[in-house]
Amino acid sequence: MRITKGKILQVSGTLFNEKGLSNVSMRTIADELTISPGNLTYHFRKREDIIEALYFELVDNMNEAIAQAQQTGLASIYQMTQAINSILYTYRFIMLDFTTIMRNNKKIKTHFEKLCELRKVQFTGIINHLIKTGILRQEELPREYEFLYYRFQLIGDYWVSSAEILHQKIAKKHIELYNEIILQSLYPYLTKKGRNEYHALMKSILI
Amino acid sequence: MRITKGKILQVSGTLFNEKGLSNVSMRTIADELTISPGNLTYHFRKREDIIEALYFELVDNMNEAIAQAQQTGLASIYQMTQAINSILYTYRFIMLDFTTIMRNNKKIKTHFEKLCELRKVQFTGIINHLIKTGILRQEELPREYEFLYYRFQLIGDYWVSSAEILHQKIAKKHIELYNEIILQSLYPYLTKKGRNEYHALMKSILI
DNA sequence: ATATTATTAGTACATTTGTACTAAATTAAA
DNA sequence: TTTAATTTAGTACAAATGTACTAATAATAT
Repeated sequence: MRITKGKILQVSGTLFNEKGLSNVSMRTIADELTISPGNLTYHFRKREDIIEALYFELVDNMNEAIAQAQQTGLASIYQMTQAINSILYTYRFIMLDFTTIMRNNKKIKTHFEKLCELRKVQFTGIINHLIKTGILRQEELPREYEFLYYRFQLIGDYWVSSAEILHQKIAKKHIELYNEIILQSLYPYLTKKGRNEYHALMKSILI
Repeated sequence: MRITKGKILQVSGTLFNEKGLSNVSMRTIADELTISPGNLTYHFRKREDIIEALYFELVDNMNEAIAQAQQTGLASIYQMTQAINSILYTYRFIMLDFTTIMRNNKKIKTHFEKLCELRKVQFTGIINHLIKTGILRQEELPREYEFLYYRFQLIGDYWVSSAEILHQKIAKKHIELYNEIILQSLYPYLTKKGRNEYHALMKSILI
């Protein structure tokens, strides 16, 4: 059976997730696929090319998820958080070596920087909308929601790593936990109306 | 001049911070110290021993800082945050490879796990005290302050990495920024009394 | 059927790494 | 001063890694 780029990426991703990025060499991947190293380098000349391809898979999945989640209010935030965290879990090896990858791969780093700018704008838009609709209170401190965003982003980028360390090994069940940890950080900024919506949302999720 | 363990650790730390953990080999360190590799391995038989020693330096510094900061209320939290973040910056190479180190070094991992338990108890104590003294509001959600702690911890463990990625390279000036980002996450849980104390604290810092 | 292209296996090379080992040199002890 | 211990330099080794190269095989096109 002929090997495909897709199959290589799929197996590589699984291996990276299981063993950790640095413990998977080109030979490891070739062995798992029962193909020769020569064959592997024919499809991906460099190991970094595999990592890049998987990173952009992640990004594609993310964009799709964000595009789909077009609800309003808190529900949309919840839905996005959930979708994003699931994807981050799927590509958890990237998140577990996030800092290393960003430091060593300029192509990925450059792309990620632009992504951050976009995300910040999107976040600001949502926040402003929530304020207008009386769900979120006004800012009381300088840069208050800007800093909230930084915390959101930081937790988004690193909850997988944190979970891996805190709970021996990260598992699927942790996604829900961190969904809630992230979502709760919004709660104390909500107005009375917002809190009611929050509680309603929580009830609807439990069902 | 005779080489000392202290000198080796100091130079290793600087190199690790500048070049990143994975880009500093035993030979790099020996070269920088203008000693032979043989001499270096005489003082530290394994590269991992150097990393461990530096980790425990960090821990010692941390414990000392926490022991000293015995104020009350929000001021104590601010003081501790500030001290801890400064130390984390000093040993930033550890934070930049935090996940990798925790995954690969069992000794450090085991120690860190115990440290986490202790920190959580300390945090819970402070929170309860702040509630009693009417500075922090009661919990409104299940596990609300537990989750706040997880966010605190996560940001504490990874703000260095995040700053490194977001701002090309982490610098001393970022410490203040993240002090505030962390401290602000407490703000919306404060009572009226607590918020007054918060504003007073902020004014006193600006001076 | 033949020619061309794509795919595969196998191997080889250069580099790097941690660290073990030996012998010399230096320092401390008697 | 002689002996013992400590420290140093230099080297060597084994393992792993990314990836380039060559020749074979298989697939496709003409």
